[in-house]
This record gives sequence, C-alpha cells and structure tokens, in this order.
Amino acid sequence: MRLVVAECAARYSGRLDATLPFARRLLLVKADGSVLLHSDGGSYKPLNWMSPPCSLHVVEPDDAAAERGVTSVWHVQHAKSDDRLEIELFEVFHDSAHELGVDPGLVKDGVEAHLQALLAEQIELLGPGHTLVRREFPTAIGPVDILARDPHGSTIAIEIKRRGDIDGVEQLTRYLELLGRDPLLAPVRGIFAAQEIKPQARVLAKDRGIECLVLDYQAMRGLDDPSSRLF
Amino acid sequence: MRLVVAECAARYSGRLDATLPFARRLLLVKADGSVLLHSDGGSYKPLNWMSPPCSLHVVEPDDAAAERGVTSVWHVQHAKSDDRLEIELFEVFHDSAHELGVDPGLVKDGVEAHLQALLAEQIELLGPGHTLVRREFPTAIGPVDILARDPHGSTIAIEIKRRGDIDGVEQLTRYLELLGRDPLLAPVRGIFAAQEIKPQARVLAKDRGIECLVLDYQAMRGLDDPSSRLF
DNA sequence: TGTTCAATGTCGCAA
DNA sequence: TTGCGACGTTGAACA
Repeated sequence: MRLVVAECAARYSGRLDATLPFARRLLLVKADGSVLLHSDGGSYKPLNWMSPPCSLHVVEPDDAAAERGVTSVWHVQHAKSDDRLEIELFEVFHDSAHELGVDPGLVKDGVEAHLQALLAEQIELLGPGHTLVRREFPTAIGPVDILARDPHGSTIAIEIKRRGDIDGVEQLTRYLELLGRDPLLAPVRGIFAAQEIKPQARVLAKDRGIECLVLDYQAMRGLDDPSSRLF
Repeated sequence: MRLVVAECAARYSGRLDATLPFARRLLLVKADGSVLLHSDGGSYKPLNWMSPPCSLHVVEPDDAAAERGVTSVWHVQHAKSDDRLEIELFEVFHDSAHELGVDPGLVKDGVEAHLQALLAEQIELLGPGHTLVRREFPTAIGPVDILARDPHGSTIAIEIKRRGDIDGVEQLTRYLELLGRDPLLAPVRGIFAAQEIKPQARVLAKDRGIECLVLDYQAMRGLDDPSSRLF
C-alpha cells in the first residue's frame, strides 16, 4: 500500500465522465493497483477511484502540463473495461509505502452469532458430559467461537459457520495449531459446526481429524431458553 | 487527516455486529473524526468504518488487553445513533497527520444529457425527414429519452446511453412494449443510440428488432448550434 | 428536514 | 461467469 498526500487534479472517464479540480488530497494505491482519491471529509466513498483489476502507469508531464506545475501524471486503466482515471500531481507532501499482507476479512455476526449463543447454551449437543469453557476464546489470531471440554477433560475448539465451507475448516485448523501449543490446553480437538457443511469441507475436515456437526437452527431455537441468555 | 499503519483488530456494533481479526491495516482518520479501516485490497469500501458525525476517543488498554500486546484502544462512537467501532492497536508502523483543507468536490460531466440534447437538435441523424416529437417523453415507467417520427409518420422511441449495454436495450424494450399499446402512437419502432454499443447489446437489440445508432460525440458537438440550445 | 431514487453503486450467494 | 437481491448502502434531488 502506497500513501501519497499531494495537490492533484483528476479526470475519470468510463461509465461517466467526471473531473476533480485541483486540491490537496490523499492518494491511496493498493497492492492490487487500485487507486483511491480521498478528501478530508465526506464518507468512506472516495472522491474518485479505480477498482481492480487495473494498472497504474506514472508518466512525465508534457511541456504544457509542466508549465502549469504538474510534476507527475498517473494513468490508471481498468483491465477489463475502458474506464480510465488520469491524475495530475502537483506538489507532493508525503509519499510512503507499506507492506500489509492479506487480510482475513470482516466477519459479520447475525445468524452466526446466534448459532454460537445457542450452541454455547446447548453444549450437550456435543454429547453428554460436555461443558462450556467460554465463547469467543481469545487467541493471537482472533477469537475461537467456542472452547469446551469433553467428559474426560480434553479441550475442544469449535468453529461455527452458517455455511460450512473449506475456509472455515482452514480457520479452525489455524486455531487448533495455535491452541495445541498451549500446555494448559493441549491436546485440543476440533469440531466444525454449521447449518450446512459442504462435501469438500467435510472431506478436508475428516482428513485433518476434525469432527463435523450439522446444526439444526430451528430445533436449537425451539430449545432456546431466553432467560438464560445475555441478549 | 491522520494516517496510521498498524496491526489491529476491530469490532463494529450497530446495524449489525462484525469483528475484524488481527491484521496489519491502514487506519484513516478524517478531519471530521470519521474513521476508515482499509486493507491492501478489495474495492474502495473499507473493511470497517464510522461515518460522521462521530467522536474518536483513544484510551489505554486494560491489563488483559495489554497482556495480549494491545498498545492502544480507539473508541469511535457515532453522534446520533448507537453505532460504535472499537479498534485495538498493536504494533504501529506509521503515524502521520496532514492538513488538506476543504475539497471542491467531484464535477460530473453528464455526457448522457448532452448527447440527448444534441441528438434532439440533430434528429436528422436518424435519416432525412425525421422529426422530433419531444425529449423526455413521459410514460408510466419513466421518461423515454427522445420520441420522434419517421418520414411516414411512424413513432420512434430512442434510448440514449453513453455506453450501450444490455441494460439499456432492456430498458428500451420495456418502453416499446408500453408505448406500443397506445393506439395514438402504435406502431412504435425503437432506436438504441450510444457512443459505443457493446456486441451483446447489439445482438439483443437486433433480436428484438431494435435499430442501433452509434453517436459520434465529437462530430455532434462540432455541428452544435449553441444558440438553439437551452443550456 | 424527511423521502424517494440513482449509483462509476458494491458485495455476496445461487444457478 | 452471470443474474439477482441486500446493503452499517451512499448521495442527490425534491417535497
């Protein structure tokens, strides 16, 4: 990610044509080449932008532009459409680059949170004698949905999804690897719980020794005791 | 505008609940106090954000959080709703502030409206003897861009787009169906006019008996008589 | 100020 | 890939 604060002017041509007059702004270039032009107000929507996939080419200004004080011109071209964004840079006040790596992404709660609350209440769905340790058990790479113990006292980490896909198994695998290093918890078994588990996810889970549990949301809601819940 | 690059985790609570696991991200604080959390990919939409009006309070982490490596906690509270965003900062890699001033804002050119005005003036582009009935001819499902008559007196409905896509053909088709039911207008032919017409749109238009007309914006502007126009 | 409607909408899921 | 619907939609025009 590259951050540039500079005086600039821009022109977008694509689904519509628009111009952005000279002003001081933030130019944000993401790793995928996408560009965002932000002012110091408004909402999260940039004044102007180019979505990926696109390419950024920096060129020297022509004489007329240089005469006007342009120090650099950015051509941002969308890869699939003929959308293009042209940015003229004047004085540059800041320019820095940062390695961020891939982002695990936003986790929306909603039904998933509800499923988590219900399973925490009805932990005996795992089998008789199981006990809840806690929900949202914190780890360095994020909270584990549910931590529990089986009748023998062994630790169980549970990942809950509305739709059980391979991603969820991968996520649980990472948690299990981390938790398994903790001598207070090890050994840790994993349970992948979802309303629906995709065949691929089931195969992967089995391969990693992770148990699958299909949750019946309607039935769990039927058993729900609202008085024991916090929300 | 303040730019912070840091490892962070966040939790949003408001119209929905969502968590953002630990990762390195850009935190952007605008002059109005609004906060944007951006990863190094995706589109212009932040992973998480708080829109103005809102307030940002930076607090020290509690002992448990400090134990996990949290160095600072940001509480971002919306002024009018009970939306809140809580961000835990771990290691900070960059932190800078910049004065940007107010932005003049984006100016949209509105080429489509201009194309419509030009074609209404230069209705003979459809062929000799064509006459304009009116622009923005009202129907129950919205105004038709241009209604005209051919030399034989038959009605023509014209849909104008800058870039002619399937959507535009569909839109014109709906107008044609509606207008065709009006005994004062029927039969109604359709013309799909655009600076550029996508192959798919062209195929669909032909299939529906709709004529395609490619507009040369530069040439039309060259023929433009400003004295006869309303804007 | 509230309400309706378009958007360079974006995003996510199903077919 | 394509189509459809929801969105923490956002943003502007209009009553």
